[in-house]
Amino acid sequence: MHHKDGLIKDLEILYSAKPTPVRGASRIQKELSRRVLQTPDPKRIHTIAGADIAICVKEKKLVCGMILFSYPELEEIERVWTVSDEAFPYVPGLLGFREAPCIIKTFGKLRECCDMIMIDGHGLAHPRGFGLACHVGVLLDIPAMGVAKKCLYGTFSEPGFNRGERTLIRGKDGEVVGAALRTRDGVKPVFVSIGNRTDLDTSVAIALECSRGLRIPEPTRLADKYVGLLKKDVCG
DNA sequence: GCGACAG
DNA sequence: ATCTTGTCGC
Repeated sequence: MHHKDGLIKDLEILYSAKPTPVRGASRIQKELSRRVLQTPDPKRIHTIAGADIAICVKEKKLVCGMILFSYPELEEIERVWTVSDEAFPYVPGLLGFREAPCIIKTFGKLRECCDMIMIDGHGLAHPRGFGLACHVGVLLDIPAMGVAKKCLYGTFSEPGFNRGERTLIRGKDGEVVGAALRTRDGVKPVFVSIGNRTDLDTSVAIALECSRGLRIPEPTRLADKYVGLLKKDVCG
């Protein structure tokens, strides 16, 4: 229903239509990393969605919540959610295989598409250049960016004390893979990287614009709060 | 071989 | 991610 299932269909080949084995997943990531588009669309962004997931350990369920906001006002437009069976274990570096399917399913419930989706995790700042934000962005073929609370891959120097200051995160070959961004004076930085159809400067500007007083940008912060409530309702 | 390791 | 009370500070 959402204007592009082409890529997802192609990917069923890579996913083999069967549960993706942990080994083999890395190869798929390297393969798909080439599909990450690092150029933003010319038109301005008017809406942004934030997504997050909560886990029901005993029930083995993943609860995904997504909230769509106007941008830059950040007024809520709608919120949707879904519950999925846990189909892939948590393995550092393979988070996309665990969470992207749930986020994609939830995205399908939005009545309105979004100009950007902010993901709780990394995009290009990943060992194989294909973090969760890229996984979601590429499969849905929409603009996506990652905002993580901890660095997973690459090296960076501590950004300056003031809100807005940033430093680049560089990969093994010195390539820029993301940015460490101070969203509040003196508070730990967040790690921003490209998911798809955007560039680093744009992503950093959006992360900063969405960080109103708190360290975590509103889209993912509120989505996190949302799934926290959903979890209590859905599980024990 | 050793340490690191998003959510 | 999740398990959890109080507590330091603006």
